[in-house]
Amino acid sequence: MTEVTQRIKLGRYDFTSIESRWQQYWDQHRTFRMENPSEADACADKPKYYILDMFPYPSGSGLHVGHPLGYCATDIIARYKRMCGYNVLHPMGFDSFGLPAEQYAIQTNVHPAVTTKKNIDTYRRQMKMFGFSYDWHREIATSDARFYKFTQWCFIQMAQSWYDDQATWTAPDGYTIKGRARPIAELEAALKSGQWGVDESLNLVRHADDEQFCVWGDLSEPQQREAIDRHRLAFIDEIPVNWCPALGTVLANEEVDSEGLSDRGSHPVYRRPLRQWMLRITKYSERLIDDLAELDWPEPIKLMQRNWVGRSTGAEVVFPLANMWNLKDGQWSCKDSATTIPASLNYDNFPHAIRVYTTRPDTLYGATYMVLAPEHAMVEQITTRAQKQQVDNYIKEASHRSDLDRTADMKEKTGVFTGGYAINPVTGRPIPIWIADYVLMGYGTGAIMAVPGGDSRDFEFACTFDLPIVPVVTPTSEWIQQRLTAMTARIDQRALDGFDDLAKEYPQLGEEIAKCRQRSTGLGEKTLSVLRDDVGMTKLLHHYICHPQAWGEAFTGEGVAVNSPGDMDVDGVDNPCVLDDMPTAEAKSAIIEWLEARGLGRGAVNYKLRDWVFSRQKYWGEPIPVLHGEDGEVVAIDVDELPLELPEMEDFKPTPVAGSDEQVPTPPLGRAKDWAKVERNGKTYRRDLNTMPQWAGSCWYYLRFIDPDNETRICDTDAERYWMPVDLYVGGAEHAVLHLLYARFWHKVLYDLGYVSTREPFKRLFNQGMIQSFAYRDARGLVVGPDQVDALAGDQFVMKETGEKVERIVAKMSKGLKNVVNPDEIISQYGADTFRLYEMYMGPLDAAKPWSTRDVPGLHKLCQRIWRLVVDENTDELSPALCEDAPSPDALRALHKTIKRVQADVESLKLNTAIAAIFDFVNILTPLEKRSRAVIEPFVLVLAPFAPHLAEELWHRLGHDSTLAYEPWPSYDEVLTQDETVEIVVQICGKVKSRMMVPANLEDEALKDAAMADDRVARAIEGKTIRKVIVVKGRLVNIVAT
RNA sequence: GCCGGAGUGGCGGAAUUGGCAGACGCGCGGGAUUCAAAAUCCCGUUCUGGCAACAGAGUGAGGGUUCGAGUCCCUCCUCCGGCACCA
Repeated sequence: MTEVTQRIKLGRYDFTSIESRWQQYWDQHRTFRMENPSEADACADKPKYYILDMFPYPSGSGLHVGHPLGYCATDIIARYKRMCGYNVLHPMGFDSFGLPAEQYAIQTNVHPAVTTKKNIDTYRRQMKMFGFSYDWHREIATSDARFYKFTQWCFIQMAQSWYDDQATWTAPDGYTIKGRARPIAELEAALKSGQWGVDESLNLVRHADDEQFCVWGDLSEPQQREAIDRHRLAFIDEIPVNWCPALGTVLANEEVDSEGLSDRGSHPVYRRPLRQWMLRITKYSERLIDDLAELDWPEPIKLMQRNWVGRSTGAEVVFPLANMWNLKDGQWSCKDSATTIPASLNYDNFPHAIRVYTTRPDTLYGATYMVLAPEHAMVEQITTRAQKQQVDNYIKEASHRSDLDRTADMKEKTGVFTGGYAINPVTGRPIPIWIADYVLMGYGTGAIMAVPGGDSRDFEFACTFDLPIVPVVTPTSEWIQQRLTAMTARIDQRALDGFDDLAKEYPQLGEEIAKCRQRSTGLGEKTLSVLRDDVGMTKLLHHYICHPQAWGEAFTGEGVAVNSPGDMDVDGVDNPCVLDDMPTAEAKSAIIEWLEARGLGRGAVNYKLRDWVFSRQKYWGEPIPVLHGEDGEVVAIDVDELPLELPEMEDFKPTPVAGSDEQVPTPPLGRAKDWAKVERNGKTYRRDLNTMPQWAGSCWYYLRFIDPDNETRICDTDAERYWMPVDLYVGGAEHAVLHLLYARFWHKVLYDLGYVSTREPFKRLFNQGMIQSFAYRDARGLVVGPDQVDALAGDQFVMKETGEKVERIVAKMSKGLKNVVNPDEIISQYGADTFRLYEMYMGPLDAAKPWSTRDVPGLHKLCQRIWRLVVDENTDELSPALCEDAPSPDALRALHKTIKRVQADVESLKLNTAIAAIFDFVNILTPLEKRSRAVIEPFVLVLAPFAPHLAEELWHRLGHDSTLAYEPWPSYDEVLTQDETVEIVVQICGKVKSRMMVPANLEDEALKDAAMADDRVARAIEGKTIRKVIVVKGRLVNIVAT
């Protein structure tokens, strides 16, 4: 080996030793330990910044390169904020309860606690390898009893509270809120004292003079218990779930295939109601929507949450059953003498009737049939003997289909006539009642009034089953225009038929239609244009109203009411509600008023959001801390008894139930007989055998990070007040709705009960994109992994074995495709700093983008070039180019521009362009013969958040004794970021014709004159008239000349 | 199906939010250095035509608004995320 190569080795960028040295330094010096304000070392007067990652589920395969994307970003922000003088809370933990660990345990018979611990150790080791500045003293795991003690505590809070939607209260910050979770004891007291009571159906009645008021003391003990229990935020209800008897368990939707069979073992799965713990998230619908306004979240995510909660306004309407009721002169009389009819009928008490919710009460006259969900409680009562067999078959079939499946499959609507009829309350006419699976039990009342003339799903259904279609809203002419275009495009022969009667009045159209029939083509755009005048439009509108089927689609927008009741007969209805010629909004309020006056309905607000099914029949989760008495009593265990630990078990399998879909599952905890049986005050109780869903721990973990060792409270009050809310929360967009909505809900409950000080947990949210990976597709469309493919020059790819050409595509990383990239390999080859820089440089943080190992060396080169800016590779000493002289104006300008760009980009999380700015700086500095310390030192600080190991090492070599983690972020001088001259583009009619350098501050007039004086411009406008000159200062001059 | 998002060179992407399309990186081509290679440094690189000056085209497709559109509006196509028991 020659002398030269040895010397090169001496001072090269040795990332391995640099990175391990600085990671050790940070550990030993507790560099990133953050104390709470009450603790000795804390500086409580500094501003705080709480930056949080969505904590990972520690899976068996370890971190893949997708995980650290968000962690790198938050680490950069955390380090940047520390340098800006903030107290930074930047913790990490593990969401360690969950299904995969349990399934792995069932397969291998290794206890999930064992595999979970192993996986967490791997994750922690990998995360430390990246040099993240987490405060590891605050690490938590949701499966740790010290943690889930308080998950259970939260559950008990919800079981012991009720939602008072009448409570209007002022929060400590002066904000007025309607509705509040209150201790259940307050409700109990109000009922016991007689201040409040209940009605016959045990609904709360707040005024003693209400005719429905029942005296509390007159109720039986179970009735009293029921009246209180039904108000709890955590309650038990019967809810349809995917019950698989052969596996003895309830399956997740994703574990059931489209045929209604289980993924594991292909056993039949039934949709069947089961008693489940529920959380009353629906009570918070309004607040979950309203409070989004104050959050700095991506607008699309807010929109998704709003849509998920799905607030709509409309009306609830009663449709009396035709076989039970007569309607004459506006008077309803019941055919069944045994039925007691309330003195004043209203939506709630109308007997023998179907209740529906509609967002379009204005289309009530167009309701020509009704549809019930197959699970609707009234199906049995309504179905006639003749239809029973068909109806039963259909219900059975539907029970195999998931909600998604039922609404997703739009190819063909299915349904069955029940034989029953209801009376449309405005027309007085009987309309048939069907059942169909496109109506879901979970939304509204599980029944709809079908308006095929105004709803696309009802329209398709009516077309399929030949039910009457009555348009009740006149379409807009835009819609007619659009339909005409769409229909010609589709060459719809049925649409042609519908135009025959129009053709009588437009001979030209008639000829054209005949030609189209001959040629089997659609109507030509030109021909249709004869209809697009005012007369034609009127004819077309009329035509749609008479022949909606011909148009292939219903008009579902807002417009002017028609056929309501105008030209319709109204049977038996006294004083029909005339909506004709009213715009939709007006028609809505008119019909609601009419319905309310007659006790047939009322205005209503509805939400798509459903209450949260909270129990799981699984082992690896938080046990639900509740005891069941023999008499049906349900009591939460005492808070002092928490945590209620999971019993040690050897077999976590559920108990299969042979050949029956009737039995109730026995969750794995049912096998822990000793654990499940409990004595309290001489009574025997059984523990609840369910566990909580994985969401539970993630609903509040951000609070635990604040005070992870607190044994008496979820966290210390003062610390909570100091750190909350989370200033920046970063995680995958796949959590856009569920996790974030559930966590917001828990937070609001805790807020109402006074345990937290902010209305919302996460002030700013950022969703990082997914890292994908390359895969390849062969000629048959089969996707193969990179391990089977060779790359040729010029981005050609062939199969290793056959040489067959394949096309490169972007796919999700998956074990099956063998395109998962392991960060350990990348780090050992290039180092953590290179890895961090590469991931941040790949593209915008929120975009999905493919991992390309080929591009990694580019960032490694950047690290080496930065290294050489400071260190002489031959001597391992400081570079001789480094000097103490004042910097050159160019270098100084480059530095100040870089600080400004990086700072702005970091604050807006545009880390890819921040690194581009660093590249630019290095490109400018590299060729300089002298590099002033006054430029290099601030640059090293700018680099520090991105490549912390490299920056620390350079900082150290530049003569500093301690870490740069708390050095102040360098400031820039705005003047030094501006160029003195700028290039201006001169356009003629929007085309660039010339460029010129001018002083940056040149005024508009002078710019214009300069442009006119330009040779090429003068030539281009010669002989033309100048119509207009547009001057954009500092950018361009556009001359419009003809 | 419903809700949300995205389509820009050979590749990843940039574009001050209506003002020079392609910053920066990868790859590729050329040069310097070297006995040679690696590494490093410099130059070039959207496409088409042309030796060149230059001309024309160009941001998924089609249409529109505007002096000016990757950016705004309408229609369509493709891909990605979520759809409540994966997390």
